[in-house]
Amino acid sequence: MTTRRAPRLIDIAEAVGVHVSTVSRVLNGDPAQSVRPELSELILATARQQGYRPNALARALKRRRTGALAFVIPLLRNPIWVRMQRGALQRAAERGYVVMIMEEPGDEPQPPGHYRYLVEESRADGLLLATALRAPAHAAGVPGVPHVYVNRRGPVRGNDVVMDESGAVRLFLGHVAGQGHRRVALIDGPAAVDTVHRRTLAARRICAARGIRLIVRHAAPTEAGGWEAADSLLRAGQSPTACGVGSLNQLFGVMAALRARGVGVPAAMSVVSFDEDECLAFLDVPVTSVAMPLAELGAAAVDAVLTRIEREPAGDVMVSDPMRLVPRRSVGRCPA
Amino acid sequence: MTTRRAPRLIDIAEAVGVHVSTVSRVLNGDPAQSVRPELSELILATARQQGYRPNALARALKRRRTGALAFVIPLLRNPIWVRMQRGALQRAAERGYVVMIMEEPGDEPQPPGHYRYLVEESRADGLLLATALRAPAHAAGVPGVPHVYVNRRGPVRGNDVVMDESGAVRLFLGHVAGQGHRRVALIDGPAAVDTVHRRTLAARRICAARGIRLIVRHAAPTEAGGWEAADSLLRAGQSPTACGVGSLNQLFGVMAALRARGVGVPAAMSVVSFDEDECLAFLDVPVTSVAMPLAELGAAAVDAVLTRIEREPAGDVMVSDPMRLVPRRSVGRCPA
DNA sequence: CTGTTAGCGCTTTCAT
DNA sequence: ATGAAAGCGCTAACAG
Repeated sequence: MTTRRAPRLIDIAEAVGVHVSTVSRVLNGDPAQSVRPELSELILATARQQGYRPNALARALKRRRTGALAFVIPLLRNPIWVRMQRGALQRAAERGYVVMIMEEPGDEPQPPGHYRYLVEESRADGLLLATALRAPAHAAGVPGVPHVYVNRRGPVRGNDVVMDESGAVRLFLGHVAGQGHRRVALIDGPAAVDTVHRRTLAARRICAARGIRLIVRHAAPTEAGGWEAADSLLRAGQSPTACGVGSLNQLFGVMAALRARGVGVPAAMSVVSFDEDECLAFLDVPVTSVAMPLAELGAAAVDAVLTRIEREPAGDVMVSDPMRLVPRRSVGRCPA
Repeated sequence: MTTRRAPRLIDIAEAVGVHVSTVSRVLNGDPAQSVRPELSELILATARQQGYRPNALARALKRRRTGALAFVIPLLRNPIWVRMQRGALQRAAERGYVVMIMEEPGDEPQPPGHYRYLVEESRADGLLLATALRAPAHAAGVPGVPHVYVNRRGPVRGNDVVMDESGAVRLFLGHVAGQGHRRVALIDGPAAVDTVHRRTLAARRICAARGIRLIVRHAAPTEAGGWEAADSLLRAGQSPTACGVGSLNQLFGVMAALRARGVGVPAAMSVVSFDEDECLAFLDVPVTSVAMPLAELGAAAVDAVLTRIEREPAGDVMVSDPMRLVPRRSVGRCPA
């Protein structure tokens, strides 16, 4: 593996017999000053022939812009993150940026400020943060660094890119209420997760308005967490007849607990997942879900950091792409 | 958000009243020449107080090393990648590198050479490739760029970091053979995926040696792929009594197909997954799996690119950390 | 139209 | 023990 030296601007300048700045102008398509077309052609051809690639380091050092974004995601197995990543990756590529995905190294999420070093060391121009919690340790934010919070709101308004969780909850409640359910549960992650917070708030408001009895259970965003929450619900004997579940991992636990206790789905309990995933269609009881515009969220987040990097005025954004209910077989009429 | 300028070496040099080179030496702990301890203290203190962070760009430009690695993973929902990522991230951090995770933008994997631009543009020092296929389009490799293939072998030997797939298959076959099974199926991804290739090869060899009848089915690495493969197996009427499944997503499809056809697990068919995941314990029939050392693979891959970046002699590596069979309830004795 | 010049922030000989 | 100077590869005024 002969790691040969990459061709530089000066190499192609010498080959053509002009100054580097001329080459730079041509290669950057500088519209200000024009270059003799034939020379331009020659430079372009030589660059191509030498396999020239601009050194991102040198360029970034000069331009004071790295052309990279850092996307910090929690260490969760939940597939929603890959969909968001995909949206972000694509939009960033369209806008000439690369995105480096940083995963939280441990199980305890670092406060968002932990990642400012990426910008301070000029490794990235801005931060996409999907890890903020509603917790004192996270209240400091990331002052002085271009950033947005993705799918979670930060400690203060102004840099949030989120989806319409309340709309998702309304979709869920409308669907089960339409089947006659009047006692409903929401099993979701820790209240410190902003997405969860907004879902529970919306659920309380909507249920109050529609005269639906609501029970909320917070649990770890894992299979075991879902199991415990569902189990405690059943033990408490307040048995709701329909239940929304915040994440795919919890859903597996919920379905297992219901199965273990002999609670039929949807005969005795209707279930809806707030994460859509292909695998839901293949479970022993295929599970109805609310599909959210995750790729669009990722793309919108990229747009949002970029406007901040470019120091243009910006505010919170709520992704308005449609979400939809994916009906499968886990929802039925309310038992008498 | 007042994006204030980051402190530079020269800022702290001026504050202390020394030359930048002195500050650089102190901050880098240069062992060659010594600096007056009190001065050293002062410099360190000032740097800390100013919140100095070295500009990775400038440093990299000078050192001709970026301190970054790019890890290219396929766009799959399979959770094995997050485990590998975790291992890689941690090891890289220990060794002073950051890793940027690149996900394939589309569904068709790019040939590995597509990513050489990351090194050529000095965005990364080396490549971790988890996307190579056994296909003519991928045969070119990535000459001239430090790289390793992770969990897949490249077009030529010498840069591969893999796990003992053959050992995993042996674990599976030993387990089911121990339960009396003599007709076994392997449902796995496309043969162009090297991991799949090695598993099928091992399965054929071991089955031949042990007098086990083997049927192999290749399918898309998705729920639907698993469904079709299992279904075609049942339709063909050659009904094996045990079956290994290459990926978690396929597994959902396989279980669904078996359920749909009324084939009891494990009564009529024993099933083993080659991906371990927590959710397996919560399925209607908890599924036995082979757990592989994925985090160790990620870490080993980082070590491997780094030796290549440092131009030290290096060869293929097989991660030797133990794998284990996780027994659950999807394997039973061979029916009479 | 094209060349000259001056850095971006840092490391690293080479002097002193 | 510390300073001076050169330069990594590129861009962007400013000249001519």
